[in-house]
Amino acid sequence: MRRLRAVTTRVEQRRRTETRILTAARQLFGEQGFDRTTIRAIATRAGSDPGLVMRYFGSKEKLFAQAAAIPADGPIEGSPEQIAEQLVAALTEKLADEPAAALAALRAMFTHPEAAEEVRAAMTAQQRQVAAQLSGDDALVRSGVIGALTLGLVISRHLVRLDGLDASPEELMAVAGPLLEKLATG
Amino acid sequence: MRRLRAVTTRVEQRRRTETRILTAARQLFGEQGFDRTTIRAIATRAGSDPGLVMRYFGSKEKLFAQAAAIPADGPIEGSPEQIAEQLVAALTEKLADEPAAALAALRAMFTHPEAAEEVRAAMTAQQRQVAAQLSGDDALVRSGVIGALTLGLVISRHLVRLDGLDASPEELMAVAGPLLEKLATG
DNA sequence: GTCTATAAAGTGATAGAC
DNA sequence: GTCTATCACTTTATAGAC
Repeated sequence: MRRLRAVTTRVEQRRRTETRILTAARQLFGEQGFDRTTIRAIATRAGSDPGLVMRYFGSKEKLFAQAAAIPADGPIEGSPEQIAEQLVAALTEKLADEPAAALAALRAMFTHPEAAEEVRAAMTAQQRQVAAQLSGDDALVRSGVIGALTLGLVISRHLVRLDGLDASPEELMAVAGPLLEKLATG
Repeated sequence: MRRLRAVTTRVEQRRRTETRILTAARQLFGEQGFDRTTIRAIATRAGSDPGLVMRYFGSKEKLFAQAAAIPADGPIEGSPEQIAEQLVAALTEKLADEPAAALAALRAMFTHPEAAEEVRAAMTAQQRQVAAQLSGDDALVRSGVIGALTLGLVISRHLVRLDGLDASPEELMAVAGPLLEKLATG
């Protein structure tokens, strides 16, 4: 009985430490990118130590891969009007929240090849879905511009903190929404 | 006479070496960002050596500041229609060329605070000009979205090489141009 | 004037003490 | 199981040889 309790506690304890490390890693990778984030700094912020970080995650690369895994967007389909609606909903969410894992990948992608691949894969997947349902021979270009606009807005708001983009998601979407509709419906 | 010739040659030689170093630095900073670009690599690409690079430019920071200085855009003014026209012209140029200095600053801005300031200053300057000439109480937001769209397109094309953005500048602007007009004219 | 050799600092990773 | 001490390496920057 006592023994069983002690085991679960130990497992639970380890799980929590791993989570703390992962959270700290996401924050730091998101703030400073891959190269400037040190194992030492992650350990300190997680209230742990460098050796443990290495033991749990194997290497800085593997830790980054777990911390910066981008959650896949839901499927996008339907008429151009429905597509536009879904794009608006997805973008609104990205502007309102600060998806830590995605931000880490986004900041790192400009200097870290694997992060670039991660982001490109996520964007390409969505883009293909959109392009397939749009009509017109410029469907690919239009879906590309949709991706660029989305990327530009998310980066400008969360990473660059550009002037004028600190408005509420509603105010931003009141301006950006019609653009997405125009792009989707041609 | 001989002496004079020798002097100019030496000065000229130094100027050329400096230019070669600066060009190599721009390329490498643009390809890999600030941290992953080493003085050694710059010297090698420039056909020179690390000691000389340091001697000429003082430090890696100072070299970067010179290599990644963003040329200011021309003034933007007039009616909303004229603004839109100028924005389209400026963006067309940014998509057609690969402005090495600006790309270096753009790639580095996500990990290097001073590069971030450089880009932010350039973008804010243009944005203020645009916002001042637009009407409506959402002028600031609209000028912000103009900036985000511009940033997104340039980054997606030159840095991320996103699917669908490898089209000709004309094809891209056929899609993106109307968006800028919509944003400028309300 | 140009380049070689080295110093000083900081990194990821590892081995082994508790 | 957790953490301390250290290794091996790479970087910028400098000092001095040619």
